[in-house]
Amino acid sequence: MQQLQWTDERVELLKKLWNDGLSASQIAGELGSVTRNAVIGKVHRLGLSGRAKAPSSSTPRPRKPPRATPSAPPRPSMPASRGNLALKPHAMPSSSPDLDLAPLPEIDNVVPMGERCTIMELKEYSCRWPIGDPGKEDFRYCGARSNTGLPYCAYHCRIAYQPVADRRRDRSKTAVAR
DNA sequence: CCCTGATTCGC
DNA sequence: GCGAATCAGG
Repeated sequence: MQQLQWTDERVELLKKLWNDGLSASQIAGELGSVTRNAVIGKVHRLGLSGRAKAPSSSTPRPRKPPRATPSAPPRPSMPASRGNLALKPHAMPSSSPDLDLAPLPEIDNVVPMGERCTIMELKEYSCRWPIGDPGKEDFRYCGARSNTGLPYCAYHCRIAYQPVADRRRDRSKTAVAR
């Protein structure tokens, strides 16, 4: 396993995303395995910062007060949230609050792990069904192959285009099953 | 609180 | 050079 370096590819992607106006944390999420601090640090080192800087906020920071002693740091050794961007239950796009729809079968919420991808990894044929919260670092798209020309894979097409009435009917069917 | 980028500095 | 910790804002 390599030390994770700023390879040319990653730097280029960083530049592109930064110039596209994505936030540092967003970029970090796309790159993976880096924090937004790392992204920001790299951005500055590359000298492509200063993307809209409030002149009033040009704070002449008063130097460093003696930072916490690193001698006996009660560090948990890991910054916690990061690294394992796997298994998250499928977060459905929220429908109208007053809509009382049948919950989708649980197995249907499972997206093949290997298929998920970031926005940068989307191909023309990739399913664009969102997984997780946009804006969060672990946000992904389904990414499964869709040969139908539709923006979703076969399964998510079923969800996306299933008439509301059908889902209502499904609900009553299961709820009143007695 | 959440988030943003900016800065400093130990490594 | 890298990035965590920290800061200053929105």
